[in-house]
Amino acid sequence: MYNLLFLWKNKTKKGVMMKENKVSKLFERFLAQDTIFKDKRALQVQYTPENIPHRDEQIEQIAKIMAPCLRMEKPSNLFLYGKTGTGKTLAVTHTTNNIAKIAKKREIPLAVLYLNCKLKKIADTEYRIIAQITRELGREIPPTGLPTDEVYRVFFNLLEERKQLLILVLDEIDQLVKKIGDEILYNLTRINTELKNSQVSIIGISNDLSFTNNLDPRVKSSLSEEEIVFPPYNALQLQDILKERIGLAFIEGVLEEGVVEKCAAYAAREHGDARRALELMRVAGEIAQREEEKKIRIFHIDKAEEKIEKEKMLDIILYQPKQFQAALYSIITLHQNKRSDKLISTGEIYELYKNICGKINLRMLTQRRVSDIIQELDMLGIINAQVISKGRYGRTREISLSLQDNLIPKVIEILKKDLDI
DNA sequence: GTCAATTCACATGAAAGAGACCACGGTCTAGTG
DNA sequence: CTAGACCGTGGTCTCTTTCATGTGAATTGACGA
Repeated sequence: MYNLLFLWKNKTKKGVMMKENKVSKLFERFLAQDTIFKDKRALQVQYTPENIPHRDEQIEQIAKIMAPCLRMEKPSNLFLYGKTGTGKTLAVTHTTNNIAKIAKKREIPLAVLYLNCKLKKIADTEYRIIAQITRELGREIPPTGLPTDEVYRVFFNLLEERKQLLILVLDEIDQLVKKIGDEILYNLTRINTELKNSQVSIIGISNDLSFTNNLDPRVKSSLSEEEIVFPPYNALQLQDILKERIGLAFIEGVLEEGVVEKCAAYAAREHGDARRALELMRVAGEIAQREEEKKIRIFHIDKAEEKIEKEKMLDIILYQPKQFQAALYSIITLHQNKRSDKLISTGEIYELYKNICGKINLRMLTQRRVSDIIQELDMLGIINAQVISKGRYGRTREISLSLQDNLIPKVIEILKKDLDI
């Protein structure tokens, strides 16, 4: 896409005829080129494969726990732990899909709802979650305007009149609780005692293993009646997964020797994240294709790794609010000015930030807020901030930039453009 | 030299406000028969 | 008489501000050896 745009910009200057010829040639060449992909979807995140290697045990456990719902008995609430890309979501959707299929065949009134709590604007507050669930059950709820208990009531009545079993899958539930507390979980677990005709069973999925520790004990005990831990994949298991998907995604024989191994090794280094392995493979394939190579070579994996890192970072920065960008800009400026490895303090950043706000006509925030913004930038992995005490000379965050050096000019460019400097 | 008190420069928490968005019900207005 | 415009009230949500409290070690200064 980027290349195309670039081409277009150049050609418009020289004349329309030229442009048409060049571009259409490019497209024709694109079509004539042998593609190395058979079905790219197999490498995408949403893809649900038939076969899930190395997760039989977990799937079986989930299935056993869920099975009672086919007899209209409420299954235990279930809790799944595991790092990102360990197949939690996949295992759950796989089993719930099967259950739903059987339930449909036998005409058992069972509904499975999957909700990712991290999705902004959809399921990241109590109101939105209940509203979303109710919507999925087929009753329209306005996005705002109603009191939360009103939505609860609608949800409650709907369930009661439907007389059905509801399995509620809450993905990334730790994020939710971190943000709005565990009240909603308490309400959801308690709702069973009030429902006469229906039952709700909750499957919580969390990336954070220590997550239940900060839960209200009542919620904790009722929510995690059953727990399953998903261990990270090791490199060999990742290879199996990759091979399986590669067979679907690529035409046979386009992979150079050792590519799979390298890809798996890279992903295994990052706590065995299968999602990452697949992404790496896909991007490597795209790069190879763009370079009009007939094979994916090992160095394509390296390139893909670099590209993913870079684009992720730039994307994050690009979509930050102006205030964040202003704060980041002052951090980068300070970083550049210092040159030596001196660390930057909150006070310095705030001073420069005020300055910049004045220049570009941006509303100035209080130090309290900027302090939070710095912390959030840290969470995003753009900077590295550590609280330290310098004794008599107070207490601050010591901040350093954790962007790769070759990214910095690009970031500055983006920030300047966005902030109009 | 030792030890507790002090002090700095913020960090961190809690609560509340501003402003955007929205639903709902009541009132007003203009068009219709 | 009725449909639609318009308004006020009350709700959520996000981003901020305000006020209050917390923190950890360098420094200070009193004290005793």
